[in-house]
Formats: sequence, C-alpha cells, structure tokens
Amino acid sequence: MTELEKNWFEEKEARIPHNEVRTRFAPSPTGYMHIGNLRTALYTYLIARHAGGKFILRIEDTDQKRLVSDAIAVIKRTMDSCGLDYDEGPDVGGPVAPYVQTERRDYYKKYAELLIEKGHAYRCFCSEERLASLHETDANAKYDRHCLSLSPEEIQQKLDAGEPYVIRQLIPDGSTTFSDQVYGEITVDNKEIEDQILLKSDGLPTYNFANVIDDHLMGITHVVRGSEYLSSSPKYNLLYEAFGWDIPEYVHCAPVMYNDPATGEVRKMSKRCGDPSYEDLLNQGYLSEAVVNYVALLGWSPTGDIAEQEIFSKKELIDAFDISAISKSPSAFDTEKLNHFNSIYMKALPAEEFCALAEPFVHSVLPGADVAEIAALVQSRVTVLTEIPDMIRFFRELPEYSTELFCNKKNKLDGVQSKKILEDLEPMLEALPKWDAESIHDTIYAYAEKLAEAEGVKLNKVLGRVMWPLRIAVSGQSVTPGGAIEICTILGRHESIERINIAMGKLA
RNA sequence: GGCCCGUUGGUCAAGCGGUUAAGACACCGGCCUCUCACGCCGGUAACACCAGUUCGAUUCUGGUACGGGUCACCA
Repeated sequence: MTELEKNWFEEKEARIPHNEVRTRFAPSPTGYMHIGNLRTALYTYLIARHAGGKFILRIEDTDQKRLVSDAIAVIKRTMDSCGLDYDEGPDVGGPVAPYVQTERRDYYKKYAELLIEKGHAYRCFCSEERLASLHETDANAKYDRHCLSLSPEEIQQKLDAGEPYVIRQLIPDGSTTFSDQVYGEITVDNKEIEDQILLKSDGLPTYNFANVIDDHLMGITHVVRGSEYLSSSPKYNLLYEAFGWDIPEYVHCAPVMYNDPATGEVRKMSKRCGDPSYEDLLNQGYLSEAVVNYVALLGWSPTGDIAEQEIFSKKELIDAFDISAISKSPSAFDTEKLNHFNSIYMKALPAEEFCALAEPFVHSVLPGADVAEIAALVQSRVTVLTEIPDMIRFFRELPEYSTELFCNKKNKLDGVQSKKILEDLEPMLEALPKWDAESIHDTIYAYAEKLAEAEGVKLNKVLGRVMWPLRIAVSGQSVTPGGAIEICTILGRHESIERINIAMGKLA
C-alpha cells in the first residue's frame, strides 16, 4: 500500500462519527414504498430518535438495470409525507457524504483491494458461462474456488490482458455466530456460505459489500432491515472481522403479510399481487398519520403501562419505541383494522382540517355545495375519504328506490301509514315561513307531539315513526348521513317538497 | 433439497414457570338515538402436535407438522 493510499483510508476512517446512535434507511431507487419498507423505515427512524441519535438516508443504486431517473425526489417526497425527517442524506449532505452509492464507487474498489491485500478476498476471472455450467451439474453448487489457486503471475497476466474479473470474499473454515436484537444468537457453519462476489465486473459493489463498507464508514450503530437478510448476516460478520471493524447491532424485522379481503388469502405483501403501497393507501383516502400509526403496531407493541395504548402520535412513538418489543413472527396487514385507525383519525381531525380534506370529494358530486355543512354530517361516519361521494350522491339526485323502504317493523310502519304521515307533513312544511333546521324541527315535533297525545304514548314512541318516512322520502335510501331534518335543511324547501310528493306518488 | 427463522382466538397482539390467558379489530347481543354511524354495556372465540425437564408448563429442551426466509456479477 502506498503512502497516498494509506492516507486515503485514514481520512475516511477519521470522518466516522462516534458516540451516538446512528441508523440509516437505505432504499433502492424504485420510487415506490412498500408497506414493509415503510415499516422498516419507521422502525429505523424511531430507534434513532428514541436514542436521540441520527437518522440517515442513503440511496442504494448499484443495480444499473433498475435505475429510475427522479428516484431521489420520489423517496424524499415519501419520507416527508410519512414524517420521517432525516439528518443526513443525498440532498442535505452530512459528515460522511456522499450518500448515494454510485457516487462512492471508488470506495468499494479500494476496500475490496484492501481485503485482497489482507488475504480475505481474491480476484475471480471465471466467465458467467463457467459459473452457469457449475450450477448445471449441481443446482446447489457453490463456487468451486477455481481462481483461488491462480498464481500471482497468472493473475497479472490476465489483468494485463484486460480480462474482466470480480472480487470474491474468501470464506474461512469454521462457523460464524452473530447476534440479532430481535432473533438472538444464530450460528451457522461456514460451509453453508459461498465465496460471495464483493465487487462486480462493472466495478460496482454488490449490495452485501456496499452495505458493510457504507455502514462502517457512516458510523451506523444499528442495522435495521427485513428478515430476508438474516441468512446473509454471517457474511457481514466475516467481512467486518476481516477488516477488523466493530460489528453493529442487527435488527431484523419479520415480513409484513397481506390479508387479502377479496380472497381471504394471506401472503407476503407485494406490489405484483396488487397489494396496496403507501401511496395507494393515500389515494384510497387514508390519512398518513393513521397509516403510520397502524404500521408501527404491525410487528411491534408497546409494553409496560402503555401496553394497551393503540393511538400514538409520532412523538409518543418515539418515546415508547423499544427494540426488544419487536415481534419475530410475520404479521398480516389487515385493512379492517386500518379502517378502524383511519376513522379514529378522521373523527379526531379539527373540523376545518377535515373540511379541507373532504372538499374535493364533496365537490366532485355536489359542485356548489357548502362543504362545511356536508362535512359536519359526514365526518363522524366516514372511514375513508373516498367513500364520501357515494355517501352524499343522493343530495344531487334522488336515487331509484323501492317503497319497501317505507316498511319498518321497529317503528311499526308500512306503506299506508307512511303515506299518511307524509300527507300530513307536506302542507305544514310547505307553509313554513322560514326554511331552516329549527323551523323544520319544531314543526315535526309539534306534529309528533300531537300524535303522541292522541295515542296516549310518549313522544319518543312516535318520533321514529314520523322521521322514518320523511327521511326515506327525501333521501331515497335507508342509510343516510344525518337524519331527516338535516337532510331537508340541506336540500332546501323546493327539492324537499318535491321529493315528498314523489314519495306520496309512489305510495299511491 | 441444505441451512436459518417462526407458530397464543378469523386478524393484530399481551404474557417472559403457578394468570379466571390482557387489550384492540371484526363478529353477535343490548342501551342510546330523528336513520345509519358514533358512544356505552355485555358476549362468542386462542396457547399447532408429541415427548422430556419440573411439584407445576403457553412460558424451558428435543422432535413432528405447518408457514416463512435464503442459497445470483438483485437488492
């Protein structure tokens, strides 16, 4: 190693921050946030924030075939939207920049070569055809170390001839034990591990290698990732040991399954099966906070005196989050339960805020409507914003309906009685000097009271019998946001009376 | 197939050797109510199986079954 090279390594090492918890979210730039990714990102974030440490965004774009052009912007937007603010990253910089792997390509090459010098890696000139033929004879075959026996002269000769090569990790004999914060200690026989490729023939690192280099150089203390990486963790340890570096804490998270409401099938959540992504959920009318809250509880649960709490603000999540309470077993994303969380968040929204969110949905059906008025009716009954249009469509247009709706056994109603009530009500309403909720209310109650008196029963015994036919007449459906009075108020006198007349006609 | 991991009601899950085995969603009743909803009250429902350790296993150990992951010049 030349003096110059030595200085280069020393400078990189000197930049590594110590004495703080540092975690990183390291997505591939596909521009798409799986629910599993979101959860990993969230846990990674919470670990850092809980410890008062740093949360870092790193872009893993070493796979040239899958590059997406404005991926960083997409990822940044998603992180923003989820409330996952990061301290260091591609656009904000930081002490261990750059934060994009393709901008660090010379790092990996230098460290791979350092590993060769240390005797823990070697160049491999085998063609892809040769490797493929190895697998043809035995599908489970590991690399046969064909190039390990190359003499220095042979290697130099091939290098001079410009032959492409990869750099492979030399896995030692014995066994490797690693420790995971979620799964505990796991030991594997090194015979199970292949001399994996560290540096590809295009000069870029493989994921496993880039991760170790970057995590070390960025001072990452907790490596949080999906449990699909559990099997490759021994390789990581071997790499850290080969360099003589400290091994970070591992936090592996079990996958998120999907409970398909259509088929009842439970499978790993995936885009290919059409399972919703974070953005899909937002488009379906879910609130970001509700999704984040729900996802946090998918594989983690609070302990101690808040063990029964389910609604958490981001701040509360940060305070409560504890690695040891992460679950080992996969959990299923359940849309029903998310609905429950979402409706809680909907109800908790300040009226103005809910109005603002509901506006496009209200106006899509009722262009000129008073959003506040409609929103007030809808807020407590909506689980997802996108159901608003169907809920309020009857205001614009009286739906086709059957006179069956006028029959209601709880209120002892049939068509004949309903018709009678509407006939009584119609002239009173039409004659009202002022059309507002109060006047309508008073008129109807006065009528109901008279009825009750005539029958010698309490008011509430007849109230339902009066309200039911009116509500059906003005809405044309059995389930409505709001009661008869509220609906009449919004519809206005003309439309209300007309609908009552239509109903009487139907009942004739 | 080899290796690794997991398994408490339909779902999310608490539990960390002795419990009437929490709680939440969904579901079913009831109350409230100008409908539905909200809210409130109540109910149905679980430790995969078999051995072992132990005075005692949901909890510890081993095996079986089932499920997941991994075995790429993808991450």
